[in-house]
Amino acid sequence: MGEDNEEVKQAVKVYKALGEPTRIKIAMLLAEEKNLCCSDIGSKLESVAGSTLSHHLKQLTECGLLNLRKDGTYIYYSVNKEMALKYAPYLLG
Amino acid sequence: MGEDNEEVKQAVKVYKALGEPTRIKIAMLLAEEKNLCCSDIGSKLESVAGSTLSHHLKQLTECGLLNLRKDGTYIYYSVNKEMALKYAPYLLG
DNA sequence: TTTATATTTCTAAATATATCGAAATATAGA
DNA sequence: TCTATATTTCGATATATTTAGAAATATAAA
Repeated sequence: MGEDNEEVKQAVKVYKALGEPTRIKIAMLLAEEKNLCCSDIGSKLESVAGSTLSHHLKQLTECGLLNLRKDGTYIYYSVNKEMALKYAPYLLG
Repeated sequence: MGEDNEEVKQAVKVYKALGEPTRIKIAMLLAEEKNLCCSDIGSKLESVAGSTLSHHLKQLTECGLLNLRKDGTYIYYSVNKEMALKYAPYLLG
């Protein structure tokens, strides 16, 4: 094979994001209950620092798996269904 | 959330396996052409040491994404369709 | 404006992963 | 048996990732 094309890079980003216990749990939480904010998610996981959570949410968002909606100080996250269907329907149950 | 159950662990293993450029390329090669052996795969990738390739194939096999069939000195790999459909239909195109 | 809460950025440390070369193991065939 | 080829294991190193605390930024509300 040759150079990594964008297709492959995108898929790697998505799967790398899901290949970590905290992040897949976040994705699964959001697949069953949309529109949770960072701190809602934090309270549903066992002890994760806010900065760590922020970092994880960033990865899940940057690869396209999560959508976000800002509302005041809060940011509400939900799963991007199209992306989940394409790459990881497992998330949708 | 609480402890990681087996379900989650399995999914993390699969996605961790796919979240690396060389490994996803191996999986994609095998999705389009089944029954390639380790050295066949090596010749289709740009310069990867045999020991590295072996390590990658092990991860893809241990998470269940690849099936293998031994034949003499060779080991032929192919994608486990059921697993791909469940976790990463993207692989099947 | 001050205070409180939500989230991010920065920095550093601990842990995990990818990679290779060399040696080891396995099997086929001369 | 000896040789060649395929694959794995081991040991070491370089790179990447996860994590948290502290400081910074953003917004809402008193």
